[in-house]
Amino acid sequence: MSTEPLATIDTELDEQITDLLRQSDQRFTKGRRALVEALLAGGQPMTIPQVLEADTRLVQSSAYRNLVVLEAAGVVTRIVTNDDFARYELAEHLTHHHHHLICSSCGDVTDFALDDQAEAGIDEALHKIAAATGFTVEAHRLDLVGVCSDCD
Amino acid sequence: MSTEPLATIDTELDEQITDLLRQSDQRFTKGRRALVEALLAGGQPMTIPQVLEADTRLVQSSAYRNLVVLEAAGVVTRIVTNDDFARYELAEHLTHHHHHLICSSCGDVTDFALDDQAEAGIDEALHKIAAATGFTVEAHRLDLVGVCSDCD
DNA sequence: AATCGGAATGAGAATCGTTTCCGTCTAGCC
DNA sequence: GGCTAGACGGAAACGATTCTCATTCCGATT
Repeated sequence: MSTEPLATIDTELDEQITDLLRQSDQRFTKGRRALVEALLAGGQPMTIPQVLEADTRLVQSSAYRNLVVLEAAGVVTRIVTNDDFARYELAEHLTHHHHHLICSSCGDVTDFALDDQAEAGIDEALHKIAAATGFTVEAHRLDLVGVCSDCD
Repeated sequence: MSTEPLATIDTELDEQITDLLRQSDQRFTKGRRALVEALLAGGQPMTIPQVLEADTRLVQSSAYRNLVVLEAAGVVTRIVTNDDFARYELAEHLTHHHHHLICSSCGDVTDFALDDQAEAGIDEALHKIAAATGFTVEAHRLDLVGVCSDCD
């Protein structure tokens, strides 16, 4: 578990992740670092097979286990679509708030962002709902489902 | 596969579903009718175990198979959350456009609707994105993730 | 720098929701 | 009433994910 990384984790990000893990009594080990590097290099939500292929030094069982750890620590987010594989990406607070374009044909997921005004409007509407239902909101998820240009 | 239905499918809905199925060369059989009745009675997205429990005449393998058929025909929608079970509900065009409150603790899903103004705002923002990315939009999905009042 | 303790790892087996198979039954049609 | 394609029920197969456990690594301590 060493040699050339797929992407470079800069000092700030490294500290943030180390910190998040430490809060869950977990270490930022080489295997976990390699996972984050793969996700960083991928630049979009990846399935476990994709992650394993991106860095062949990774072992399947450890990758599954570590992604669970990283998710619990808030380092990565798990995205489930309708296809068979779960996908992971770096958590929003390590990158930026965004949404997903989900292709209903190939299952691929791409990120996109909304302008601030639209985002504020959604937030406002959602808070009203939350208040009315006694639901404690952790996050909102806005996905676009359709057919990507590749599948079209 | 007969006797007392859990809910009544009115004539209009019956025709709509029969029609949708016919477009996929499928029949609206008793087993499929029982599934729709169970979902109708449930009033919110249900897992397969819940559906089977709601109507014990239903058989697991047939339920799975028929839900696939019903989804392909556009009669029901499959919802995947982070818990272990897939959920199904009647398709939006048979009911009305709505969104989901997903409890991250128990996995339960409840429906809610947004006021027209908020909905229009989202639609507009989304169409801009779609146009910019060459993505053919089929639907949008706005979910609230949090903790429901039961789990709180 | 050697040692010790606990956490992380790797390889495989086990789990369990879901899908598929296959023989039987049914509904619709002549 | 028979015929046939499609639907059904029961059980076996599948596959993404999780678990097990022996081994290895890490970091703190002396």
